[in-house]
Amino acid sequence: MAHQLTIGRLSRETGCKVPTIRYYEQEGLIAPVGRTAGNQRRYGRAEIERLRFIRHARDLGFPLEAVRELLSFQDRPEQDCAEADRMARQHLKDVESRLQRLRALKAELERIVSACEGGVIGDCRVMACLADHQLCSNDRH
Amino acid sequence: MAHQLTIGRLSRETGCKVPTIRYYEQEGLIAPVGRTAGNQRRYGRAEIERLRFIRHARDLGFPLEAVRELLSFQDRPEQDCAEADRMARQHLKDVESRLQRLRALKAELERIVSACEGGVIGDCRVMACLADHQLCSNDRH
DNA sequence: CGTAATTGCTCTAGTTACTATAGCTTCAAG
DNA sequence: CTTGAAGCTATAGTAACTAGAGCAATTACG
Repeated sequence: MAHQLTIGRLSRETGCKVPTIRYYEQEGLIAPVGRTAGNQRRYGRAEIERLRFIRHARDLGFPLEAVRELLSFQDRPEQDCAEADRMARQHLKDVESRLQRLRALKAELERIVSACEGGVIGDCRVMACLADHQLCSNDRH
Repeated sequence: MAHQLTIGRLSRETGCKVPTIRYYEQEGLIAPVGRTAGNQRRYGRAEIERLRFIRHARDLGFPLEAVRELLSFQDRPEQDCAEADRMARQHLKDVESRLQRLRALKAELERIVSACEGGVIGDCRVMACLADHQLCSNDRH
């Protein structure tokens, strides 16, 4: 009895929306499963695990292509894990650089926002900063 | 002599790629400009300013819709700047929450990566963590 | 002035990772 | 047996561009 869950049930178990599950099937991240006589998909435990893996990796920000690769590692457990580890490290680097950029952005937005003293658009420091990068990065005082 | 720059020149002045400029025109962020007899666009100083404004706002992470709105403020300089200020503040909040999420993500990736001790996929902590969220968030020690 | 290289034009399609809609069929409950 | 929920396929839409095809205009050089 390998297949007992409907797609809706699988969706609730994994937190993946129904159309997303079908999308993953279409993209080859999960294999097509058995169907009922009426053409409805039926899933088993294995699919729950696989979808949870996908979802967790996606939550961590791995792009689908990377998830696909990680899944292919999972299918060959005797293989060396160096590549999986390398991918995680690379992804960590990406996240770190996004973090840096986001911190800089936050700082600039804070400068812009703190410059506003009310009034009309023509005199607004927020609008002036948006118009000219120099104005807010060279903010003296 | 309002129009003297080709689209390529404008691109170099502003850092916006040529197709992006045309895209912005299509989206109504910049008005259609005059053309030569041979149907080529010619730009003036005003367009440089406008594109720089757009680019800076985009660099700061404002979505195009927000940029569109900010531009409409710019076109009415006698208006109160409260709304522009509110948008910048809202955006700052968004950035802050993205930062938080990204920091949590980084922490989890660091845990995952530090767990790898080499070996094969079947025993790999990285893969195990990806498969099961519990494994890495309850990481004791 | 002729020609070749560069730049420009429009239009269409592709990117990422889904989400939404339409129109239909199947399933489970009462 | 009927009704309402859930499932099916296929298509299109989202954000913000980017890439490519195929052609026209412009500019630089000899």
